[in-house]
Amino acid sequence: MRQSREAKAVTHDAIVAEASRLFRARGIEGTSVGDVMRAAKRTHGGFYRHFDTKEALLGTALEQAFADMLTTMRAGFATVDHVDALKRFARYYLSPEQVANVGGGCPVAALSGDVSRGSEPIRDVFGSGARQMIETIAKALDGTPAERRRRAAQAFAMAAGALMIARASDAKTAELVLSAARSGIETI
Amino acid sequence: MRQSREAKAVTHDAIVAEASRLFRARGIEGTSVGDVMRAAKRTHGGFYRHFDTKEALLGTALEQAFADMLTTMRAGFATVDHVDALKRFARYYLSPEQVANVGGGCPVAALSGDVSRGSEPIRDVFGSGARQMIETIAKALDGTPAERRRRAAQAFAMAAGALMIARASDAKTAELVLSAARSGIETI
DNA sequence: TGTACATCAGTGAACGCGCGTTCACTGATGTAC
DNA sequence: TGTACATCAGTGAACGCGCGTTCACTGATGTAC
Repeated sequence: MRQSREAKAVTHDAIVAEASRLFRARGIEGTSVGDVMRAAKRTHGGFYRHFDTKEALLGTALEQAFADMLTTMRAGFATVDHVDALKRFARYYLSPEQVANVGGGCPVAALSGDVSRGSEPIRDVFGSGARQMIETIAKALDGTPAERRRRAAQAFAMAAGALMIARASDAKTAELVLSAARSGIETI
Repeated sequence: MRQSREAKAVTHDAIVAEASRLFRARGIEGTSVGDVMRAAKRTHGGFYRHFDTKEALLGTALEQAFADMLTTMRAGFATVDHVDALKRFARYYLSPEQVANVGGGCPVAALSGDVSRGSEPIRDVFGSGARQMIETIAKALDGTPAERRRRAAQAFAMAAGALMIARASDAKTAELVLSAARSGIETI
């Protein structure tokens, strides 16, 4: 039966939240529309009252994942002075919790491979999100705007690279890379 | 009809070479057994005279991709002194050619996302390959073995992270990250 | 070295399965008067 | 404010399609004697 506008919005948010988590945890092709609707406790066919295609869902879910990540990062940097910012970022971003929590973690580390093979609109969403993450780190640093942005991009690239390598490797290699990156980011 | 042992070996190598390229270019789930056999100019069903499963092919193709990458890197470092090694690595690894050539490039940058969701044997192959890449960079640096390895891991994480972010982003964000990483790696 | 035959690389069609998407249907919601 | 009806959120089955894998078959290769 027909649902109210409010009920539809609740369903919509549930679909996006579950998709955002599942795409990161299992990859884009590893997540089916049926998986998302099951996780959102709705039936498969109803999906198309909310999105025209799986690709449209991906765009919205990716935006949501970046928005969540940015909120967390801004909160983490709120009370940190410039000197400790990169250390704090490295400790948080490369913590064992982040390594384990793919579905709730950084969309860049979870989805850059999948997105690089995706459409231009999706890469635009990703690029915009990645850039905002870099700008958020940059704001916590000191120096000229250009220099802060450069250092933030370097720290972010090392952090995301280390997290991705660690997740795809055996435990010993993962620890080598994570530990090196934790100390390397501090000195950027 | 039955083929000779030599002919079978030629087929085998063609399957592995095409798989190695296609997995990197289109991802693991984005590459079907049929795609690989078509690229190797054989028919679909013959695949199972060479590998028991697609997963077994993935393991061998990943080993091949790492072996090719390591050969290229060792050749590149052969005539470089310690001071220039990281600069040379950054210029090569983050060149526009590498960014564009996913299928023939670094398996870490192309497949870490896919592999992180894969089986343990596959992650072991990946971790071993990544570690050998780090050791190859480390050999070109100076300092104590532990310090060289640490710096190599930092440089590699920043390079791989930057390449992955660049490939998944719009052109402007890609250039920001690549340019920052090129200069950042030199000073590690 | 020659012969008889078992082996097996490669072919091409078929298998069951899960995918993204469509569809007819139900009945509560929202709107026009 | 009340009523009649059009709208549409959600259901659940069905669609065509591509997937990984299996299979019967062909005939050249490899082996046993």
